[in-house]
Amino acid sequence: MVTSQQEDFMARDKEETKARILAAVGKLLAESGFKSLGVNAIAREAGVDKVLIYRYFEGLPRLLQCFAQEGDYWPTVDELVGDDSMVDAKTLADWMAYLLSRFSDNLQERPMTQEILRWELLEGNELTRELADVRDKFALDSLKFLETKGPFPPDKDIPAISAVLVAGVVYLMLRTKSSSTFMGIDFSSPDGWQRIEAALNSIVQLTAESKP
Amino acid sequence: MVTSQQEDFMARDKEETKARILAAVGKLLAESGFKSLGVNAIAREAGVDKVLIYRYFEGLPRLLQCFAQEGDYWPTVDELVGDDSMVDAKTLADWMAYLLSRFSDNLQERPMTQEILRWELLEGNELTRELADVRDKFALDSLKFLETKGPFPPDKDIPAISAVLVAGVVYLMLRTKSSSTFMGIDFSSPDGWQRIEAALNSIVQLTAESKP
DNA sequence: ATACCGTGTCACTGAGCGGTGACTTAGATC
DNA sequence: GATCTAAGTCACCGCTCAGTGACACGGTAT
Repeated sequence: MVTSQQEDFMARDKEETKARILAAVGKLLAESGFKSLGVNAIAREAGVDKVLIYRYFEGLPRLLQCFAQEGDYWPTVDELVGDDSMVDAKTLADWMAYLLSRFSDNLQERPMTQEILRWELLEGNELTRELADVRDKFALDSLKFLETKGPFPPDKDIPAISAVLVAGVVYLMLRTKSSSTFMGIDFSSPDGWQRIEAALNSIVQLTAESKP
Repeated sequence: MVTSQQEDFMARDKEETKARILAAVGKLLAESGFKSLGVNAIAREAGVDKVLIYRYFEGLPRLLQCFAQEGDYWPTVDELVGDDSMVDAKTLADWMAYLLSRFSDNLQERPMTQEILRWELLEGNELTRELADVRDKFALDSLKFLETKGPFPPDKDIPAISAVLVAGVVYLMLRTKSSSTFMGIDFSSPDGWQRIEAALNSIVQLTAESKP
């Protein structure tokens, strides 16, 4: 039994219900994509009456906003790099290649993040705008991190180059779910991805190196 | 008055109706995206009863298939290059940069194609699979075209490099509709795109050149 | 016990969707 | 002119959706 504090949770647990609803959003997002992410589906998945979504979150938009503030849909730079000292990378180019590779692996294992990225491509809403900030913060962190590993050569626009390469990785990643080839490269076999990774490596090495 | 051939169009013009339906598909696709592309919406846009869609095309899937076979949603290499002899490009890298730039411009002016690319990212269906072939054919043509302009250096995987860069361009292009920044670069101003184009140029020049 | 209020349940509306059957109209053929 | 058929119209079904109002339950305070 709950002691009667002035303002707190009852036995029919409001906070737990809210948590279940938020969890249902994440699960549906990862499994079925954002297309089927409606009030009915969420309530069904959470085993909860949909009216509670309106009561506790006053509708889908605010619910998604809440979800955006809670979930971890994006890695931090530290998480991506892991143990700094274990990485055998000397130059700026080495670090760029390493980060790209880790980013690719990380994204592959985040179906929810993939789904959010797809979502962003189609519409701007509360959730996507919220997350755009987080993502750009991550991007700036990454660039700052890179700059500690080797100063950016002044004759190269490292941020723009990074943007193109990251964009490429993201797009290829998002494609592979529904389509297995792109420009004649087969992404259903690990071979295709190895070619991409090798291409990224050579691009970075040749492009980010300060001119000899 | 229509002469009475053995089998042909009546005054209440079946062929014209079919054409109007197909046109409506294109218009809706370009303007409102594929989300709102339903039987009702198409019929409404075409000013036609939806039952005719079922009669003439036996449903949405076949209608889309028909549409895929008619529309020009993708440029040919010739269209992209324009007049061969007017281009001031000498090396393979020059040509790659030129093609990428033209491709980017061309895609920018094809909202329908952009929409189809978004579509492909979300689901595989009759239309998208149909178009995947066309696109890969275009990609192979482009690579073949490039190879006539300069042999691929054996130590570089030109197709894979091209795939990454094209993927990057496509992704950035698709993003700009709903979100204006990516990795700290602002795509609402022409400045952002200029940085990207410059980055592509330097990447291509440094990467595709045969090693000196 | 009773009244109260937070929590959860149920039933419903109105709208839009894909899809279908029955009807009307226009034109060609006889 | 009567008839037949293709082209187009209309009304409807069953479903899912977002959103809402009315009600049932269960602790708490009085």
